[in-house]
Amino acid sequence: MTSKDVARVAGVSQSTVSYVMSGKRPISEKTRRLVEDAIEQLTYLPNAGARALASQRTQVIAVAMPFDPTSGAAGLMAFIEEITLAARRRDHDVLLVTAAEGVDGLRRVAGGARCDAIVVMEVRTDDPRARIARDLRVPTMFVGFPADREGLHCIDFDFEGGARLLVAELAHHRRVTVLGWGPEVVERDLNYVRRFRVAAEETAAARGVELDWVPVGHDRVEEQVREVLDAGSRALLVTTHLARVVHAVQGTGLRPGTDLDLVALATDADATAFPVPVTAVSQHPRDVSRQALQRLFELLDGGARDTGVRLVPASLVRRSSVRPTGSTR
Amino acid sequence: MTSKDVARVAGVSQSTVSYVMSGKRPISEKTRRLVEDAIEQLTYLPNAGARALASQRTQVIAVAMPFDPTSGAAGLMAFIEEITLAARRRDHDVLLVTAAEGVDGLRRVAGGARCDAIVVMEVRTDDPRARIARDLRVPTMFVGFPADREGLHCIDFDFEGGARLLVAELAHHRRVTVLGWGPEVVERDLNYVRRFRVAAEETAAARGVELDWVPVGHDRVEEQVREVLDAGSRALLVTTHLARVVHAVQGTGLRPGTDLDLVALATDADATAFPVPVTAVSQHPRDVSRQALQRLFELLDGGARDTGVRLVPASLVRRSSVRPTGSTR
DNA sequence: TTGTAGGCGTTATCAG
DNA sequence: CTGATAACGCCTACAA
Repeated sequence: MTSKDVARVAGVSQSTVSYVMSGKRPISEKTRRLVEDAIEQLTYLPNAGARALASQRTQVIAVAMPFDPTSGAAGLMAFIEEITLAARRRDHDVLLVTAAEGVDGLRRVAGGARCDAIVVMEVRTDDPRARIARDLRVPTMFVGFPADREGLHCIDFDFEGGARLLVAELAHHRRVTVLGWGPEVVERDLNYVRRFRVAAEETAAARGVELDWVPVGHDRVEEQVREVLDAGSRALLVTTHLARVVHAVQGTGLRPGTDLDLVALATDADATAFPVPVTAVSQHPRDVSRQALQRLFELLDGGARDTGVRLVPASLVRRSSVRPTGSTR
Repeated sequence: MTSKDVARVAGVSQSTVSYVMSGKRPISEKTRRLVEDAIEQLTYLPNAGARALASQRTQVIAVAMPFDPTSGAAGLMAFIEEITLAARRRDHDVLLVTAAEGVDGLRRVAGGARCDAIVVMEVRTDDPRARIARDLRVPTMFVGFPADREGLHCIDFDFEGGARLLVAELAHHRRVTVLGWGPEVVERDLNYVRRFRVAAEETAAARGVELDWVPVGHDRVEEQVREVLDAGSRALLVTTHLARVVHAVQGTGLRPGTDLDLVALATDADATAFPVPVTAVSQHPRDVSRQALQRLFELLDGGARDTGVRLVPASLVRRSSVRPTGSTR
């Protein structure tokens, strides 16, 4: 089934079929009908390869996956799903590139004209994929900030803003314990960990709060929560493993919002999955995805010269895991 | 950068370049060198669209995603990653299709020659995508079993076998509580839930065990665990939310492998993420993925006429969450 | 062992 | 407003 068949059935030329589909030139109402009926009747779909060859547009966005996709999988899937949906809205498809392929993967999909643009997920501070991005044939959007972002397009959640909001929420305490990302995450060299921590510590210093930063190991969550609570901490800022932390807290008999204050960096779904819903800042993976694609399409459309970083603003939703201010200190 | 350029630099004809790359005809050592050097020098990559157009092969596998990709995300990511890796090993890429597109998505990617084959994830008992699969232009592999699988290619983990192994492991108890998939999952009409349950109940009946089937709601895991333990249950078979179940158990002061026996359907990573590692049957998402692609490539290669279902066998790994048999009953 | 040339299905330019 | 026709870059008979 080709556009030639459609043309024959409709009794028009092949190029007319093409123009009906693209809308790139005026068509009389009558022939448009003819063509559209033929298309319908034959259930015609244009051949992607041929179209890409002739138009120099693949209608494909490549997505470079994170290195360990199974950790933090729920957030990642939200990300990937939203990218795919946003791409489809603009009649594009999504091609997956594993992180295992590294730099070669990007070169391959860009060089072989397999995509029109690339989204690179989970960018590291020192990321080889960032270094070669400048000489790729296609616009590339980085989710996360590499150290050298000269001439790159980057987008990320505003972890600094999130840190400030969360610390401020607990600033009536003398001491705040941060249950932070564990070594497995830190050693991945994700620069948002540092951004979050620095902003948290600055805010704490400015507000006269003492911050205890406790990296939480994947295999010791419950143990560490207990230690921290035994040591007397009653103000918890959780950046990861929220479900396990909350259950560990409850296991000690203490109740968030009653016996202690707890805030978190967590999706709305996670924050509201407990008897006591948690005051939290969400990373908004879907917003980040949408904006990433929006900027990419702006670049493809030839508008938007703006290179550089963009932040998805942080916002805090108060729920019942924090007592009304004034009840402490 | 085209094969024409390579040909010019190498001083050979364009077709020779093509044949060097495909290996579809003998090439003298000398010209092969010439061509390979030129390819290297120009960092040439063949244009995917042109290749697809000429060869009628896109080198792309489409993957139709599940409806709610964020639930059970870790398993899904393992799945997707393994599919992508397996595809790359055969020089193919992976294209994502959202479940939201439904049947049209499959028609689109198949009809428009956007892929050579399709993998459909999380197939439902009554799945429209299964009904139209027979008239798609490309071979399609279903992960999971639809009710009508006449002429379809399906693959899935052997949930029945898994159920038998798990129940057998607790068969020295008079009563076993199954903390099963909750309504959110059951209503998705995934036929493995029924398969697992029926097999579990058959095995229990055969072994003289009484089975309490408790569907666990996402928002009530801890509560339900407590209820079940309060009611005296000391044999737990967990199919979902393992981490939360284990922590809830520990919260009651009871210890798996000491005060009660606990087995689970869970990945090895999940089963070993606790102080007391859990005796478990894994769904082996990566094995399922690999076999799905292997069969698909067999079909593409023109071999393998076998239509029908294939099961990835279940196996149980004993860890320390079950007391040595004989200590009860 | 290598070269020539036609065709794959679209897009888009040039005429009309 | 519509119709020919030349690319687009690669594959693969067919010749040599």
